[in-house]
Amino acid sequence: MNIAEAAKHTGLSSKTIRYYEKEGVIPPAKRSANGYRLYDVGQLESLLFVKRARGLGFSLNDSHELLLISQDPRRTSAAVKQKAEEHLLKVNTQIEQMQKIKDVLESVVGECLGDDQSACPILDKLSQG
Amino acid sequence: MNIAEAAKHTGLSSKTIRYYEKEGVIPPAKRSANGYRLYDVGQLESLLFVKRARGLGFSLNDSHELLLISQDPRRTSAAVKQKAEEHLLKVNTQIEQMQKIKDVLESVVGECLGDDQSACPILDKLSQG
DNA sequence: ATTTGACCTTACCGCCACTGTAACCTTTAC
DNA sequence: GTAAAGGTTACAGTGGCGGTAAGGTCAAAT
Repeated sequence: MNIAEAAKHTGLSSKTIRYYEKEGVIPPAKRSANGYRLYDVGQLESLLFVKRARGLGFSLNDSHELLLISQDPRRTSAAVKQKAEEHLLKVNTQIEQMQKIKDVLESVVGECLGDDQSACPILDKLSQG
Repeated sequence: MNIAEAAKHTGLSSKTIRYYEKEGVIPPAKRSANGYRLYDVGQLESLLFVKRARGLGFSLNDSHELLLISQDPRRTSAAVKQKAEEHLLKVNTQIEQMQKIKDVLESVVGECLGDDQSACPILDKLSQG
């Protein structure tokens, strides 16, 4: 299967698949006589694994490590859980930050008349902290 | 006031201040005879304005536009409110996405025993969607 | 047989908002 | 005199790709 077909099956772009290979996230694909990359079902599964990890917000590096762990028969679920919990902490921190931003924005947007006058609580907030 | 002092007063780094000037977010600072940048209170206020806008998650470009609007005596609060509401929509979308990620992560982390066995619901999730 | 169009390849730039580093100049303190 | 602590510019790197260029290959239509 060529890269475009692998892209269709995974929902990744061809560029992304090449990028993952270049970055060492997935091993280099075999090549056909003309130099085209060839993919089999195993490669597709790795690509989908990485795609799902990325979809959960893991960095590409973490996704790579998780893939390696998943392929290690001597892995422990403790190692995986630790990575997931670390990531979850970051996610929670980000959500809290975004939530604070959201609250402030909703507050000042709610106070702003949004008319043709220059007075504006939003700008007041940005000007005076 | 030199750039390091402006940095102290604003909480920005000297590098960031230079970057904002280079990107046209703030007008070029005056220079002393030796070529050092000089800042006055007005520049500090602009820098703080941009810092606060960035702190609310506005892009640097949006922060710049908001600064220009804030300095325009013929501005309307409607223009500001529109930008803030657009940004708020993006923030809400991001929070929702992060919340979904958080829910999934908490679910699989909660199911994972985290022991020395290889069985792992987290990897199952990544392998099977 | 040729040409068109859709693939494939590599290689490089751009994005965003900085941070780090290098190489060099100026000021200040001892 | 000299060393530390500031300043200057310019360029590379970050993450995770997307866009584009310049070219090779292949299948089908003419």
